[in-house]
Formats: sequence, C-alpha cells, structure tokens
Amino acid sequence: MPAKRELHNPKASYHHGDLRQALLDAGDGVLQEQGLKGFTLRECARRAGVSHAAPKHHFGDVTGFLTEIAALGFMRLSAALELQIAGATNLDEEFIATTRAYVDFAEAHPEHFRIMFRCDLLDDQAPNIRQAAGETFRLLTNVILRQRGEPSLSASEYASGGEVIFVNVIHDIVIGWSHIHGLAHLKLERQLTMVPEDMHEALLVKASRRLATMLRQEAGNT
Amino acid sequence: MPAKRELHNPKASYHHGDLRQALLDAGDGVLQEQGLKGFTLRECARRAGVSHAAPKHHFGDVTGFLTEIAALGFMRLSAALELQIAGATNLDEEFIATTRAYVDFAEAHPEHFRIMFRCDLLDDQAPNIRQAAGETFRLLTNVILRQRGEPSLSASEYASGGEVIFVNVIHDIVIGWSHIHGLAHLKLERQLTMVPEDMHEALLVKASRRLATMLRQEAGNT
DNA sequence: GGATCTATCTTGCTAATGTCAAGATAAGAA
DNA sequence: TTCTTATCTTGACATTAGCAAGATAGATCC
Repeated sequence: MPAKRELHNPKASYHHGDLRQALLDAGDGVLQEQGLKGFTLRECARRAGVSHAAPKHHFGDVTGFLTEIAALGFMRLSAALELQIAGATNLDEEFIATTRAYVDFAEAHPEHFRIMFRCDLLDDQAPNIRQAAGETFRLLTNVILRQRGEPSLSASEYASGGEVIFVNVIHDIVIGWSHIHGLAHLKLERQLTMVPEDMHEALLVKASRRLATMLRQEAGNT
Repeated sequence: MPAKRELHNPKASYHHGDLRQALLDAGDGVLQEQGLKGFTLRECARRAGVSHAAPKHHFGDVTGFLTEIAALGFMRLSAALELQIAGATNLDEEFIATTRAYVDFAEAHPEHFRIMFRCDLLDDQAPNIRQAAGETFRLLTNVILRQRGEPSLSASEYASGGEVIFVNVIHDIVIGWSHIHGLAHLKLERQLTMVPEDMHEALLVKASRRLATMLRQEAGNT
C-alpha cells in the first residue's frame, strides 16, 4: 500500500507517493487479466490513476518497464523454487519438486514467464534482472550439484568463482535446466497436447525421476 | 515469384496475382530485418506494394497472418531436421545432429522460432499449423523411438494410432524434446551466457550424447 | 519563515498501428 | 454483353509510444 495516498480522484494529489510500485502492481494485474496484448503503458497508468506519461519518469520506456516486471518474475520464481527445495527430503524428490515448481510457475504466471525469457523485449543487461536471473540459475545449479553429490554454491561463491566448478559439470547443469525449462515451456505453449491433461503430473514425475537418476551417474567417456 | 506481376508501381495492376505469397515473403523479410517489433501488417503490405488493408482479405487479421508464418516455420524446421537425420550414420550422431539442427534453426530464425511457440499470438487450432507442428513432433518422436530400438512411425501411422505406442515411451519422448527445445530456447534467449560462446558446440555435443546414452537404457522402476 | 531547487506528474502533440466500412476494379461465368 | 464474385483501395476511427513543455509540490538552503 502506498504510504501516502490510496485513491486518486482526478484531484486527489499531484504526487502519488509510491507510483512506481503502483504501476508495477497495475502491470501485474493487466498481465494476469489481459495478457501481454493488453499490456500498455497507458493502461497501467490508467489503473494507477495517473496520466499516460507518468510511467516515463520511473521506467523510461516500455522496455524498462518490462525489464522490471521480468526481474520481479525471476524473484518470485526463485522464491517458489526455494520453498520446494527446502521441503524435499531426498534427491529424487528434490529434483522432481524443483521441476514441478518451475512448471507450475509457468502455468500460474504465463505472461510473466514469457516476458522473462524474451530477451528481445528486455534490457537483459540491466543489473536488476541479471541479478535476479542469476539467483534463479544458482538455485537450479545447486539442485544439480547436489544430485552429483557436490557442495552447493552460496550466493557469494556463485558470484565470485563458480566457474571453477562449472567447467566440470556445466553439461549436467545445462541438461538439468534444459529439461526443466523445456518441459515448462512446451507445456505452457500447448505443445504437449498429445498427452491427456490428467497424465501431465505423472509424466513430469516419471521423466524427472529418470533424468535425476542419470544425473547421479558418472558421465561416460568424453 | 508471382506469376503475373513482379513490380507494383502505384498503377501497375490492381490485382496482384499472388499477393498471398508476396505478403508471406514480405513478412519473412521484416522478421529477419526488424524482428517482431517491426512486424506490422502495414509494413508487410508496403513491401508487397499494396494498400494497408489488402492483407485482410488473405489472412483476416494479424493472428491469422502470424499463424501462417508459424506454420511455414514448422515446415522449415521439419525440413532441417529431416536433412540432418538422413545424414546420420549411428544413433549418437543422429540425436546430436537433431539437437544441433533444432538449435541452429532457432539461432538462424529467432523470430520465427519465437512466434512458432507463442500460442497466445496464434490460432493454434488452425489445421495448417496443427499439421505442420505435428509433423515436426513426429520426426522428433521417431528420433527417440530409434534410440530405444523401436520402429519409426510413418505419417499415417502417426496420424491414426500413434497413441498406442506413446503410452509406453511418452516420457522418453518428452525428455528428448524437452532437452532439445529447452536447450534451443535458453540459448536463443541468452540464458547460457555463463558458458563462453565458443564452448556451446562442445556443450551441445556432450550434453546430447549423455542424454542419448540414457535414452538407450531401459528405464528403471516405475 | 521564505526563496529556490528538483523530482514528479500533466497536457498536448505527432506518427504509427489494427480494424472496419464502403467503394473501385478486374476476371470469369452466364 | 451483363452479372457475379474475388480482390484491392480509400478513408475513417480508436488506440498506442514517445516527446516537449509546463504545472505542482516536497525538499533544501539561507
């Protein structure tokens, strides 16, 4: 809630108080209700009760706005992943729960998910989204590392010198993330319709368990 | 080439001859040069040398146009996959080449690839795109089936009763496609930047070989 | 307290878009 | 030839992003 003003009759107040957050909330609502098609700066401004050019001062242009929305999406995804990871009691369960959390996030926030992975719509070099996406990737990396029996990386370890570990396991990390992300994306974009909807959960479990089993095995030659 | 008219001076001819194809070609060009942002019906009409409302008669609205573009994308992807599959001489090579073809397609035609998997922009129930996407999926399915030593499905077998086979192997099919698609999508959307660009090819080979090895193994319990 | 500064927000404008409706043109059928 | 139909144009409307110039008010300094 804005600390200063809740409503905004045309003459309620010139200065909103927390317009930035109000616009982000409005953007969330528009995305959920109308999707990316209905998502316009002007519509968000209308919902926040301000004039059409007000967002400019806070986000620059639509790219800046979407970048912010996407960064928030990564933070939420990280939170969802952390929750599921923390609740797992064995390696199989952890990998399956991670996959499920990722897939569920895509289903629950389809438009956010799409925006998060549309680098042509974003300024994907902006510090906030790089940081947020990096944290998501760190969580997923740690899931894979644990499958392999290797120590997890703290945020600072990851930020500083994770590459040292990466070179030996990067292919497994990529296998794991590709599996999780590919499944989520294909499901979201309705490419798995040959499988009845009520079998999707079982499919996710079976596929993820099989992959986790593989990740725990040593890679063969080369 | 339009059979009837090549140019379109303002008074060249009222009836274009093959405007539908000319618009699709124009759309291809716009997507390649300016991306989805610059892709507008009016711009495509300009390139084809017709008035701004001409596309309506052929595609209805922008959704219909994009659906057509996406269907063509699936056909091209299928062609690229078939080419690589035909050239492979062993199972490892076939799976790796399939992955590479899919990833290369996404890199070579990023905007087409994005549109193909944006069901919110398309009429994904239209027969032409369903057929085209189905053929791509059939090719990928067969790649997996061969890894498992099972017979491939012809187009007619796939169309009629592929489900009979699916129930036993669907999880491996989904694992395979998720791997290929996830890798392509993450790479396209610049989520693999922690890996130096010149290592991407080696990464693709190593990851795909590892996955193919797994696909050839019998799944364990459950 | 009062003057000034600066961030914030509004108003008004331009160029562009998708879509619609009505009309013009041509190609083929009758 | 005349009628019919598919194809394309013209003109209009509502909407958008982005810019520029101005209005407002909170903060800072004297």
